Amino acid sequence: MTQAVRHDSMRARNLEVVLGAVSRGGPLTRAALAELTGLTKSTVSKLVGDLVDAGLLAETGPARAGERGRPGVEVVLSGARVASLGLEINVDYLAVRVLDLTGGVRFAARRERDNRASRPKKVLGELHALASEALTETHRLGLEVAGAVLAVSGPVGDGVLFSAPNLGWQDVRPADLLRLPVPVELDNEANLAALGELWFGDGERDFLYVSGEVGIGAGLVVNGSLFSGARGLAGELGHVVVAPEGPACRCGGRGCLETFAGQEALLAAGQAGSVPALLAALEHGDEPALEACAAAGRALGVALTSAVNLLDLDRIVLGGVFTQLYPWLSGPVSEVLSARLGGLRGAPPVLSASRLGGDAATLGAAGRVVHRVLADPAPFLARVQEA
Amino acid sequence: MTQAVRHDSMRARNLEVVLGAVSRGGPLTRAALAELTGLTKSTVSKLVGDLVDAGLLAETGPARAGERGRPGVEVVLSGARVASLGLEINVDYLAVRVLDLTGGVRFAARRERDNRASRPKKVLGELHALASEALTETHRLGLEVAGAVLAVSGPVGDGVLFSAPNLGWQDVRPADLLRLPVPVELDNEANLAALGELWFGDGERDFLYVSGEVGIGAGLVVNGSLFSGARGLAGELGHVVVAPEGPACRCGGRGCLETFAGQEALLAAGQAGSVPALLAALEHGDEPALEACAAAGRALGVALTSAVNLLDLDRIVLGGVFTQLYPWLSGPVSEVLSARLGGLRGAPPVLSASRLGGDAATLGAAGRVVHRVLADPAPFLARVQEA
DNA sequence: TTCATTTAGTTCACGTTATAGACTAAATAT
DNA sequence: ATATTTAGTCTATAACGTGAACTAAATGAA
Repeated sequence: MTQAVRHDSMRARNLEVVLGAVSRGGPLTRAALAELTGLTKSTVSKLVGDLVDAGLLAETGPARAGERGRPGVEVVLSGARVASLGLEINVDYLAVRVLDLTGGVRFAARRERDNRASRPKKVLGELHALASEALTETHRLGLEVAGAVLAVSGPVGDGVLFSAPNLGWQDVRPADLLRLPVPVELDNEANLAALGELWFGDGERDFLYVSGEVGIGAGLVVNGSLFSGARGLAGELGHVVVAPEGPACRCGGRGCLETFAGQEALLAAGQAGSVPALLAALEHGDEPALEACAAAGRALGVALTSAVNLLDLDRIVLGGVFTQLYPWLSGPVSEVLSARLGGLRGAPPVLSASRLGGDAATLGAAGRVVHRVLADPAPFLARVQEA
Repeated sequence: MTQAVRHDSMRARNLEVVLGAVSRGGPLTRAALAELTGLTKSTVSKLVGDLVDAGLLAETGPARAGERGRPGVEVVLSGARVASLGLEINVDYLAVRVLDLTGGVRFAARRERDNRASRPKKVLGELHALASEALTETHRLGLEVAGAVLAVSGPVGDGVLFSAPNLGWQDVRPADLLRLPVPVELDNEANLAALGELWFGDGERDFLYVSGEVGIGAGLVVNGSLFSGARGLAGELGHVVVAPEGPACRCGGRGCLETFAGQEALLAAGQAGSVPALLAALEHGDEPALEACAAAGRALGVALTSAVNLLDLDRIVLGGVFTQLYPWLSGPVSEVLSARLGGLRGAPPVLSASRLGGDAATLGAAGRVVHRVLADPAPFLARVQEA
């Protein structure tokens, strides 16, 4: 239900509006903010004052416009108070990243490690060490950690990782094993990487991010926000049917995209033992590797055709392993999309490789906390009340 | 951007909250509303008073609870002031429906007509006549028409019907040809029927409504609101790929669902000249008709498997022609869904036939206007200011 | 140099809205 | 009859944004 508005929530909302405008619109003077938000100069002055006092906004020097009249003082987001922690468990590395409110990276670390070989407790112990380092450093910088988000590859719900095809895990509660002094939220890697591309990529507000790993996931961003379905399990692109009579899939079905373009299928068809080996073979021009990628690309094109028709996509970003394979995948994928979508729809969707590569997930994870603070800064003004 | 809140918009929002609570929660006393919304009794009293004055709420008799204490006076939505107009152009009929704010039907009419044979101008002229009747009747009842929505089968954007496979139309602006004294909005039949099921069906808040006509569309409802994609073209279930090397489709692709379960394919395979003929053959137990339905059902099952994986569906409603074919379709569809989704996901989605049948679209269309009034009742209080 | 002009930002009396609690109203229980 | 309980109204008050007056700080013209 829509919530009732009271005086305090009116204020909270207007703080959010001002902070959001600064966050999107770069440095802005109070006068510009008043114009932008429709609030009066006096109201904006009060709100900005509180946000500056709280350490969420900072005044930069006077804006030298060279024009007539008193120059305004511009304010920007301040990275001096709040920080957020992004965590990721991937097949072959662990990663942490600390962002401040401006989106600036304050700490980042990555530990290469074959996590396939380890049980959850072991891996999360390792991640705990890495995260503790990050928290120590954040504390040293005088920053307050507003929260943490952990990215894992696989379907997630209510703090539980139901299954992780990459790792062979099932029904794990990572936050419980991680035991960090800040609350840790869990989300799907594809969803978080999609948010990473949204907030730190090239500014597009509508796209499908495809994460190619052992499984194939996807995160859909529509009008600047994530679509996750009724129970948060949307985006299982890997089990979209590509050929109804195709190979059996671990999901119980047949001919799912994963059986053609999942990492296992790809390596088997390409006669390579690992992704680096496959890449080397591709660079070298080996026929089986090239044909494996072409076939995977065509299958991906078919699955994406279905996705475009269902979801109305005009932009698709390939991430995960697909980012590295992009030069060999993009041709077949585009051909299939153009052939199948050219008719009724206008142009086929624009295809591109992820610009953030392996950083997308931790950026999205930490970014989610930053955006939560931006969306509700009121709790951080509490100390003003006390003074 | 999120809008700034001022005193008037705070009031507008709280009016919406109260009205929404009554609309969902049946008859409610002021005291119950205060509890429900978190507002104080005095605030609720003022808001309810204004809404009653505006003719949007009405007091029913005192609530006889038989319990201690003064019985509260219950208020309900009032159907005495605002009405909305829902319009539909289908292949073989035109329909109009007038709803009041309570969702009660105040007028309904349907004109059987083979619209395939006619040009847009002719059909919309006919619809104009029908709509005028509806408006006259509405006026006679002393109701104010808050708006009209027209349902058409096919992709729609910005007031333009891009193509209508049912009718053979292309790039039509129905509102311009319709020339009604109220603004007419245009939307996709599948989307509006989905909203009809949401508001007038069995109260589920998450489902996919599948509309089987000449083309096959779908409307996705997530958490009580419609998902329409970046440009409003989501839900083209008919062009989800079922067999990559299947028959050529009018969209330029191959093996789309439409080539297996669209009306043309269905009638051809079933050796029937029309849907009634096909139904008769099915009732009679004719082999080609039964097999045609089974094959269409299996194809639909495959397409829905992809949809479930992408959209995280737990409930699917079959509408349009599929409602009538449901007894013969549901078996094959369910079997395919169970076989393909049993593994990773828990239970397969629940399948059902539309309960509203052909009324879903006009109900959704008119309901959309009703819900717009409920979501922003402030404009209807204007006369209170003037008094 | 001086002063009008222009734009930025602050201050303060005021209006709108929700709040809290006293008060009235209308029922049941004793 | 009277206490008790719950519903709804009334009134003084507080929170917040508004608008106009005011101060501040720049440019430009005389």
